[in-house]
Amino acid sequence: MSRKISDSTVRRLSRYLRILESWPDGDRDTVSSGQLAERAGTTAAQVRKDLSLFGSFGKRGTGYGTVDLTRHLREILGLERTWRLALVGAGRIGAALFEYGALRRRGFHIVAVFDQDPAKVGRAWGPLVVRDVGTLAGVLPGLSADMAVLAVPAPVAQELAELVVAGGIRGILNFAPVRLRLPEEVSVHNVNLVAELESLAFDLTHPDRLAGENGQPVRA
Amino acid sequence: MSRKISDSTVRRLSRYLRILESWPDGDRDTVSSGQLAERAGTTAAQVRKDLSLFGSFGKRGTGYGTVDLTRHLREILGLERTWRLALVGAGRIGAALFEYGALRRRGFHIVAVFDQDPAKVGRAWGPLVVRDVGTLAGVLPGLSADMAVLAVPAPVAQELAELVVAGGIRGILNFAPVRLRLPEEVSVHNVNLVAELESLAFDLTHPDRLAGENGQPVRA
DNA sequence: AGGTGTGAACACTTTCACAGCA
DNA sequence: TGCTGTGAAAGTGTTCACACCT
Repeated sequence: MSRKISDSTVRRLSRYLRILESWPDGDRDTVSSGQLAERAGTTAAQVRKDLSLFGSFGKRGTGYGTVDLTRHLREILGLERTWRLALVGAGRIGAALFEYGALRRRGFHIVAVFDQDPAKVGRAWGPLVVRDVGTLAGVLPGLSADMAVLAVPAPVAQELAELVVAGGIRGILNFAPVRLRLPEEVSVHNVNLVAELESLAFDLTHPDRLAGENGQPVRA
Repeated sequence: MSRKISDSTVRRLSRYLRILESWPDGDRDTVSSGQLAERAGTTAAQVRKDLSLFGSFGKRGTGYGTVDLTRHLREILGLERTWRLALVGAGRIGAALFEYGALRRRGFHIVAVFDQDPAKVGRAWGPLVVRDVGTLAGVLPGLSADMAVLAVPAPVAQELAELVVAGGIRGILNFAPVRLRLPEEVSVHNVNLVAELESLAFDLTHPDRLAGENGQPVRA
């Protein structure tokens, strides 16, 4: 029972969890795969397959217990704990993330902010003080940070990513439009706004060539 | 010659273009699929397949002319024109996007900003003035906007998306963590930061279950 | 030789369909 | 009856391998 899990499955699990946590009509006792699928924009079979990769959580004829399934999903995704994030880059994107309450609410705590700009270093960000990126590798181990958010210009992204990894980080959310070359034990997820807009431009330019159905991206 | 094109292909085309436009070592006359692949983190065969879906741009024994290929890619992606964006939501994320110079540089022009908050409406954003979302459907047609960026709280995203579509928009970049239900001729791409962090949490929780490579084989 | 373009093989993902249990 | 769990089938995307051109 240790099959490889695809990225799209993980994304859907995250979506199922969000649906359960913000279920519109009151407190349901149980949900069926069909009901979840309808809200998630997928099929009942897909929901069952996804869940069955991690165990048998449902009752035949009834569905899944909502409380039970919610707990299982949180456990599967690794959300039964909090995650400590180091934010690298105190620019606009960094600021937007820092003030995005949903992160903290969902267990992702920003525990340090770093920047290259001497004008920003030393400034207070909420309860934190912006540190110099030069101190990254030295300071990181003491923070017990689990992940880093890289919100820096493309030309310095690779270099800073390496520092972050040297500091012990194994998970990176990268906003710079470059492919980071890192040891394979480091997990990197990319968010590339220009690429998203370019995909949109493609779609609008070739309305006939749209492959998938509407509602689901991909990826980042 | 009008096969459906997968999302991953489009994303790679965008990546090839970025690589060509910021080629590190001087001006190459030609590139081979292998050289592009190496930088894009894919295989030579994949590069050739992707490109061959749109024509035969290469010369056997030589490779692809860089200038030529760059132009073709821009044309394929629909970037030989500028795209007019309506920004809906003048919060932190909206602000970050508004000041993200790369967008304009790549031909995506924000031509209007809307918000729900009366305190924000009327304020100047660069050369623009923040408008009330109530005026969306009325004002949009006159803007000849092509796409909308939805950077609003989840509870109002669906409603505003519908207004935007009513205003004639056919492409939406959605930052709200909800699946928008819209007519299928509308193309929606989602950016969900919490979902990305949750995927990262999954990866770190199950280091054994990482399926595909997300970055690239070891190096650096 | 060097490198493209592409059918065929392969791998992965989603959907189908149904046995089995509450 | 209703709905799960899951092998098998169908569908998609990626890699291989080689004919072909320069």
